Amino acid sequence: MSRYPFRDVEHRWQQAWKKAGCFKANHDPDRPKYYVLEMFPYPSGRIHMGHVRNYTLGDVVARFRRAQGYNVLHPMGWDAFGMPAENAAIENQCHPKEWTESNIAHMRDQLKAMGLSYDWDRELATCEPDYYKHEQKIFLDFLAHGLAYRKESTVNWDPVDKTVLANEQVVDGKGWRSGAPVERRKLSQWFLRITDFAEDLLSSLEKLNRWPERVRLMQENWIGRSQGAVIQFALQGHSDCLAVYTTRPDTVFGASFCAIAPDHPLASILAVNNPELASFIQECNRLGVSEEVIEQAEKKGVDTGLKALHPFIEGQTLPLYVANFILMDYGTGAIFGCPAHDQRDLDFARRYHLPVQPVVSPDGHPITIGESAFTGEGVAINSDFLNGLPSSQAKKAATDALVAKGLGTAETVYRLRDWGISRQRYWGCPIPVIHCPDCGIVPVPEDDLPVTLPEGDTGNFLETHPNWKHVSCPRCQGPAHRETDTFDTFFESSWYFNRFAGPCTEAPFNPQELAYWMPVDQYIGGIEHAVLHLLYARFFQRALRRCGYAISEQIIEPFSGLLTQGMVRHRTFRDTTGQWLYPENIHQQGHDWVTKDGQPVEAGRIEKMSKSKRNVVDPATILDSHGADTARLFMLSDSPPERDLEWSEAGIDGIWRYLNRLWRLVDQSANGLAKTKNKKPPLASPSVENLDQAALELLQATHKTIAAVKTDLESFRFNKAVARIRELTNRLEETDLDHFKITNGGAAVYRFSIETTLCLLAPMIPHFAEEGWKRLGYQTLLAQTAWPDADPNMIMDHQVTLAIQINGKLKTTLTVARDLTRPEIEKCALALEPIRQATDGKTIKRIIVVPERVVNLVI
RNA sequence: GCGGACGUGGUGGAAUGGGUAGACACGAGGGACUUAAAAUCCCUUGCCUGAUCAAGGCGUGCGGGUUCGACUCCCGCCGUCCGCACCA
Repeated sequence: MSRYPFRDVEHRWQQAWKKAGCFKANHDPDRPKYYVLEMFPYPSGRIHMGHVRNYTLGDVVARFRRAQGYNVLHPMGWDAFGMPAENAAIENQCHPKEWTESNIAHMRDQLKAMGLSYDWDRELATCEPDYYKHEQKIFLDFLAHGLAYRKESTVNWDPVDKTVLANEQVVDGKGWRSGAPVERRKLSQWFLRITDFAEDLLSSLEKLNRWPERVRLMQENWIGRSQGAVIQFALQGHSDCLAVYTTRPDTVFGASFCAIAPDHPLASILAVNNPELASFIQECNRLGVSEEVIEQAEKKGVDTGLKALHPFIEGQTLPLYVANFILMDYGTGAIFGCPAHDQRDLDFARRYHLPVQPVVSPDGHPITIGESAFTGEGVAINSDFLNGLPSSQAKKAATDALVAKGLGTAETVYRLRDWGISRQRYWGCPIPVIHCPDCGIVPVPEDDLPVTLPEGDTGNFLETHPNWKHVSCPRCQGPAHRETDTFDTFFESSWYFNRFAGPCTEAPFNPQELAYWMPVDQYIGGIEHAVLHLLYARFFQRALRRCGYAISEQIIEPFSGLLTQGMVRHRTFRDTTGQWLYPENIHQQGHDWVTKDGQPVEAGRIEKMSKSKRNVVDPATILDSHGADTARLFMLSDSPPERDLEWSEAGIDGIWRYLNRLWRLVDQSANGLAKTKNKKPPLASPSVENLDQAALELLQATHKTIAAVKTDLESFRFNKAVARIRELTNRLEETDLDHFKITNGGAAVYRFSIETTLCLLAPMIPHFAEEGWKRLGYQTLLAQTAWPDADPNMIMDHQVTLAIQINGKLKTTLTVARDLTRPEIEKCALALEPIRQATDGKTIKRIIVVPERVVNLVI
């Protein structure tokens, strides 16, 4: 029995596509463009299943759109800076560059073996000076436009990776890569002013209607806009006012204290003469920011002795505390406490015996506050001129009154903070500035770019390199030193998609190419970048535009469509001693799992593939044993792309069996049809004249499949597309080719159907489809063949099957002509035997006829 | 705590402008071929009653509701997952 010889086939077609230049993207203003991009990989050394899934999804889109006639750009590159290279370099006594480049070479071969339709001429690696010199220029432009700045601040310090992390990179108080609890440190760091664009980044989200709702929501929450007021509280015996931010100015009459953050400037001033306060502040700084610490920490504070004056109540003073639950970097780092309507304030007030005065009531009647605050909206009470106003109006009235008295302003505040981009690493893009003892911070002159990384043995930090940092100041020529921090690697990935549009030596990107290719029509990658990469990239477009780069309004959003794929998971296994086992030597025996040598295995949960639990399968194994197309089709078959997918050996076997069945079908068809003449060009639908019923039905089924697969692929429902094609395959297998050959037009219909099957599968299993295409006798490449059109007349059924229900319960079905009139349908339905029995002796109260769907008899 | 998503056979999943639930697969069971295995092919497969007939009943997390008709819409629970989290 012949088997699909993937080893021979796959390599041969990869060469043929390359020779024919099938996937080369050329600027052509006369054709509609389609830019499909998958998030480029970090070159860790080998591709993993997540890559296989990601790039298969992208490749199906690219090949499908190409067949539909779009001018497709589908590039690939390498996000090549990062820490693993530094560690590997130390381990292997080599330069990170060597390690990275050899990884790229290996992974490039692996991707090519998958038959992915990339335009490899556009490949780039972010660690090449040719790439990073442009981002050094971009940084200098940001600096010149005030979008990059340096400031001393408390930062998130990852003690394992020994570097600073952005807020986005701290997950549950731990570093996103190392998982180590983050510490707080004061350091002088470079920041990008992403907060300048907070409003635009937020409001533009609603235009991204081809993004998953959930990603937009995550970004919305991350930006975290809130509207409120800043109130200036006068301080007794002090010339300065205390600025306090609140979203509830309507509760100002319930204020019973004020509190500031331990790192508020006023706190350190007051601490000078207050030892108790000084030690409290010290204690606060010692505490980490991890989740546990925050949850367990009690609301504590120290009374500074200072009194704030209530803005509206003459003579009322509020004690000023320094409190551990006030955050310096949100709002103004100071609050007024309204215990009746804020749980934290209430906890604090109970502890320090402060008054609790309700000023909002759900219904306007007096309320009392016990252990929980009333945080909802309602009607203002005990609030002088606000009394009786609903909360929303009270907010406005209070704010207006504050403005009138010169004691406050309406303010919008964002949770988003500026992006800290300094990293204390070696294998990254050097930040192009020079520190001069006399001139201060001096940008590296553009002519001196790129600032390249040193060669040779380096250790892990530019800081400790023997001589790299010593330079003369570009301004005064005196001795100076280079900035030894490098960019956060998210810097590189914030603009690479622009460069793919048209490589360009003089500038980061080519304006004409950018205008043609951008935005990315479909971006595909993991959900883990929902607020990291995807937010930074949106910010970059805006910042680049402000610096005068050719980013038009049309491409200010870099990714117009986004698909976030789910993870690849696998069952976990342990032996009897609890050791994790690799799945490669384990198989199922009935309901049990055993190793190859018969040892019992405990099967655990199905989890995300991870090295620590050993539930990983190396794609290389599958490519070798079953071929690229088997792996590709498996990735598409069962689960919708945005959901998690379980990798299973049984599933792979199932796909492999299907491919071989299809292989035999194509083979038999090719042989069987060899003697019949095909007068039509490929994929031209045969004439319906004089066809027998079987041929007509096959033709109709084929057209229906064409239509359904188009819809499914356009909406990324690949699993459904596969199911539809398998239905057609099943039908073809049941079809008697010998009979079709001798009937009028039968051979042409059969040929059309089998050709169509291959064509529809080509985006998913391109090598297989191409080989089948050749066996059917074509000299042309399927990769260059246009997508077939479904004939609308062929999709319309002349007969329809109606559900016949009694009181909404299905009793039987009825097949009638589509255009049968209602009275005739009713007559037919009532004449049906099961219906006559069920309605015998009963009154039919009502008959509901829904054309082409259902007849419901109410009795 | 706040925000969001989701709950369908043994499993992955189909079907939502309300209209034949379980497409397509995986797994399982039975059979054919074979000395045997692999491969391949055929049959069965939501649950229950019934005899593997005829036929009937029950079924989309649970409880209500709207409707001729609800996996789909509304209300209230329960559960799972994800994001954010002392954000004033």
